[in-house]
Amino acid sequence: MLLMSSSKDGYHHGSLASALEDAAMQLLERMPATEISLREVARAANVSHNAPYHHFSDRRGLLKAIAERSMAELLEQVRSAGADASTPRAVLEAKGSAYIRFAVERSHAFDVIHIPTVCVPGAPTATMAPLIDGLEAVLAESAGAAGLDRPGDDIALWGLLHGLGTLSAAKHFTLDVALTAYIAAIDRALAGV
Amino acid sequence: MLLMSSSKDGYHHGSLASALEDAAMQLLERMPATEISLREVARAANVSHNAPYHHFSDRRGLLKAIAERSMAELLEQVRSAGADASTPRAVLEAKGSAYIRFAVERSHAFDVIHIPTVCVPGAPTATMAPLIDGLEAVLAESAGAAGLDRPGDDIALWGLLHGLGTLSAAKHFTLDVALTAYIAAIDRALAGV
DNA sequence: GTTCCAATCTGGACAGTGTCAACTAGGTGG
DNA sequence: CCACCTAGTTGACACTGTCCAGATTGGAAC
Repeated sequence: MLLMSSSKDGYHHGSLASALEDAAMQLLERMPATEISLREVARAANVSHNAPYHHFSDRRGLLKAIAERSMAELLEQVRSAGADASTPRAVLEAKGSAYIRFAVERSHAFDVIHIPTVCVPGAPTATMAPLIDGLEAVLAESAGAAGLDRPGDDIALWGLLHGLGTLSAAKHFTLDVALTAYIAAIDRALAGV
Repeated sequence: MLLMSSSKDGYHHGSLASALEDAAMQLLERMPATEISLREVARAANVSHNAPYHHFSDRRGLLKAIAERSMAELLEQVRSAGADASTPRAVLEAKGSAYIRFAVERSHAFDVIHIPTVCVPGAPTATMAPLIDGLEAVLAESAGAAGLDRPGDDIALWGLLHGLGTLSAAKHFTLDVALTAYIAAIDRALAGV
């Protein structure tokens, strides 16, 4: 067979795994991950309610996969942000803003990354681990370049971004307020450098 | 009747609502709120699977109630923390540490407060609203007293605590690391004051 | 004290879910 | 050609949230 994944509606789908992930990611735009039903995803992909079990161990398996996808997207957003910035501080502001923005605008995708029953605490997937490391590294590197290089600075930065993003996504304040508070905090932290 | 809520196993329970909340809070110690089943709570309270509907509109109703309880406990922890501290800065450190500690040690209780489908975004319960306001106020007041009184400082503090607590609860780093990073961040923020 | 009511609790029913088991279609290697 | 494996199927089971109709009660009105 020349094209194994192009069959339109044959008995063998060819790439059901990614098709299911696609469908789940689309559902994730409209509802939180905890409410996504495996059968609903299967329906959206036009397969029987049991087909997913040949590609994912169980419901959590699928959620894990879309958590990895979401994390990859977040990392990509943060990585690419600030590419046109001229100073290390502008880069830091841009990357942090991208993090917060992602948390608010893609809140369900952001949340699924941190569901403890999905991404098992302290034992990340082989795919997830480097993504987390990458995110930590990119934040720490930007912070360090801007002068926030004391021990704990990287952790505090991550915490600040994560908290502002989460609280803003929960509508405790608007995205603008969060972004402004972030910039102000950077301002304060760098005042003494 | 002299004691209306002391009936051991009568047909009428007397205070089923709070008994159900008690049971739910207990389950919350061992599993996240999203996995708590209404029937399981009813079973734990020794009533039929339908009894809860006479006290809560639906599953979300019960979750809302335990979210309010959790928030009240968090507020109490933060309020009472630092009572023996001598300087405004020590108070700020104590209250912030209490917030982070609650997020880690009572992670499910902490999480249920912020489930968007439970505590409807922007439209908090009549019971929840003053609790949120109280928490914001107590944090802002402590921050202000310690010298963090510029616009955005209170928001940033809340975000920092929330993020460090959440990430630490998700085992991205330990509680000690989070607390240390928090103290260091306060240190940095107050250096220029 | 009897009667009646509204609140409370019970059981049964229904659709929907996750998951297991058994079955079938279709391509692959011998 | 046949045996086999993978990816899909239907069927079943226990569980869930929620609606409905009935049973039980405590207390209020008379």
